Amino acid sequence: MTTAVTLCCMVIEHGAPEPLYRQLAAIIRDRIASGEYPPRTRVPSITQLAAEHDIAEMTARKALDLLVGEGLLIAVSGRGTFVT
Amino acid sequence: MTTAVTLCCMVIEHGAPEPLYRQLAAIIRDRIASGEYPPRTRVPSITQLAAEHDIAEMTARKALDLLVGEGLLIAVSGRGTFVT
DNA sequence: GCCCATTTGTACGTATGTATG
DNA sequence: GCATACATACGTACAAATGGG
Repeated sequence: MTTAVTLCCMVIEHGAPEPLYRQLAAIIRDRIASGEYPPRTRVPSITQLAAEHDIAEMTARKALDLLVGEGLLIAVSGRGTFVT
Repeated sequence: MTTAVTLCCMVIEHGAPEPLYRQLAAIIRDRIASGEYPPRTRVPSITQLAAEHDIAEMTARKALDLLVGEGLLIAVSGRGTFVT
């Protein structure tokens, strides 16, 4: 028996029990784990993340801050945010 | 020879190279280390910290978030923020 | 159970500064 | 100089949890 991993359609839901910034952090965490965002590459900018997921920039920033705090990302002022 | 420890007048300075929220976090960290805020006790609320140090509530909140992330504090919704 | 004050949590808005290319 | 991107800081509103009366 195979294990079906359903990662399709990772969409942020307003009004979900999980807060928006945690939902976004989880999505990015998954993309890092899956190799979609390999080490040393740049993740989308705060502006891009906010636009793509239809959330406020502050909320996108909070998601990245969380992952930076976890050590998964490193933010470099003026350049972007990178996978460790 | 004695070692003089100057912890007097820990005042937050606007315009200092160190950002306000880091200054406040450092002050709280020192008070925990010195025993002024012993384990399991409550630190001042965000509203109190903001008023006492003449900074915005968001800035005080960010300082606490930083220390929560470091594991020095635990925030309990509706009750307060406590020293671990 | 209910109301109220307090406190943290989440989310959005805005402005300015700093760093990079 | 300029565009992009992160950093800091203030402002605001509402939700949720807690505890006291």
